[in-house]
Amino acid sequence: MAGVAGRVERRSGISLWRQIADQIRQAIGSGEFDEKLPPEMTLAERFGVNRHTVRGAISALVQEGVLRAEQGRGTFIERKQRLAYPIGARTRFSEGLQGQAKDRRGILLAHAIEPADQRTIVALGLTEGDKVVRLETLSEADGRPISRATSFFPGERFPGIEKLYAQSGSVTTALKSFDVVDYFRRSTLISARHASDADLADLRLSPGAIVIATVYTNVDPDERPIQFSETRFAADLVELSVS
Amino acid sequence: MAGVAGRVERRSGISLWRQIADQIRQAIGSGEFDEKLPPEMTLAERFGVNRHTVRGAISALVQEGVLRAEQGRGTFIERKQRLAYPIGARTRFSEGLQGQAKDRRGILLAHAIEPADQRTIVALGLTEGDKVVRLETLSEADGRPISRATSFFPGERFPGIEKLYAQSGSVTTALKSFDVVDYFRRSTLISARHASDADLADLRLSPGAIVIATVYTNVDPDERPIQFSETRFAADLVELSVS
DNA sequence: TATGATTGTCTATATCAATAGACAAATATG
DNA sequence: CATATTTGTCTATTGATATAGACAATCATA
Repeated sequence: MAGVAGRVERRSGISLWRQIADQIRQAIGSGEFDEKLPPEMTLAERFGVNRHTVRGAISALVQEGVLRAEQGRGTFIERKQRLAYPIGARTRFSEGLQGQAKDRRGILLAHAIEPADQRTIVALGLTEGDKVVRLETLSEADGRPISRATSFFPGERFPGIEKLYAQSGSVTTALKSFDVVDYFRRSTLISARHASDADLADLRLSPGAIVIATVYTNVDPDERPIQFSETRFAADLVELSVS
Repeated sequence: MAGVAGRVERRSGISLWRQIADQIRQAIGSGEFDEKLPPEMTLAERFGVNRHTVRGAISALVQEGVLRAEQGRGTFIERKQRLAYPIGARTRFSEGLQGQAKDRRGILLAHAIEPADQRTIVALGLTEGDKVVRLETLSEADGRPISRATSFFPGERFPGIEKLYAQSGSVTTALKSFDVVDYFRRSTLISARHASDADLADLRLSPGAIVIATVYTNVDPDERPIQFSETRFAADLVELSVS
């Protein structure tokens, strides 16, 4: 926004309140406001819409936990900044957010042993019919869900890895039980899209929210693939850092 | 989609036709359909909406150049895949998409000489009051805009860089005239958000589209910062590849 | 304690999005 | 050529978004 009145587009398929919510969220992220939002009437004039439309946007952001409204006082900013999540050859989830969040944990949502699909066969260097362990996991920082991952491990080499993950909440720790003391990230593909229904629910986002998806393969020191995975980050909360 | 009926959410602030358009676009990107979309009636049943709602989604994608509808025959896929854009220590825009696109060019949209803002001062190691050259550029592959960048160069060291860029369409080439024969990317921050109005227009996207933003600093072999930049990629067209 | 500023709630109306059905126009196929 | 399939266009109706105005409730402050 920054003086420049945030513009909104009509009959674009995105309701005005949602466009305004997105712009306010972004403005907060780039440090536009100190601790308090301007009054609803001021925002309404700035966007050229009715006060009630702005209220719609604000109530969505209150739902999201970004804002807190207090009658008579104003609307206050609850959460300002995004977390920076590092990506590189030695990316480990559990070490990623050190210093930025006090409490970090991984939660096992579901697991299955199943035949690998074509993409996983290629990524993990398996052969048709080989089984993989699939883990559906959620990662939280300070009690707030940050990311949602689907991971595949070669079933023959890592039987029962789901139990080890469930106990420790960490892939790195679980792999140690299989004598994998070190591993590397071979490559990462990054894309962005609207969150799926399931991800919306798990990450506690509102419809229309964006996720950053990373697809990657981890290999052991002998270059043998050990994990093929897609992680979806809530784009409002996280940015990736490549160095 | 893939058998799983693509689900849509009502009264979410995103119209159904837009949600469906996003899902179809994504399905195409992941190779769901060969060359032709299923008939409108089939899609309508799959999404649980009226045929006219599907038609709204299709007409948006026709507008975008993703689909082409032919009366009596069906709806055909015009453009299928996303481009993979590599990111790393030696990222150069002009070399990024080699082999994936025949024709690549950078276009100078605007330029200015102005005092550096706080963020740029820090990134480029300047002091308060120093001037920078700002370049607003657009990058096209095979005639289709794929990214939009805002770049800052130290004004004292690179006077007139805008002319050199305008001529060559390449930062790497422009820098050579200043005896910068090699440079490195210090770090990259990646985030995703809804495209701004201006980016929507420049990248020829429809409202609600997502951009992947990369913020980075390039340094010369002596570790002196030479460029601070934000590039916005159309998330429908591009994915980033970190290796 | 009176006043102004601000958020919260209600009612009414207008505009846009989505559904429903019917039929025309173009194409593919037996 | 006759028929089925598929996209294109029209009308009517319902439901969700957005606007408008009025006033209540809460808080800060002079």
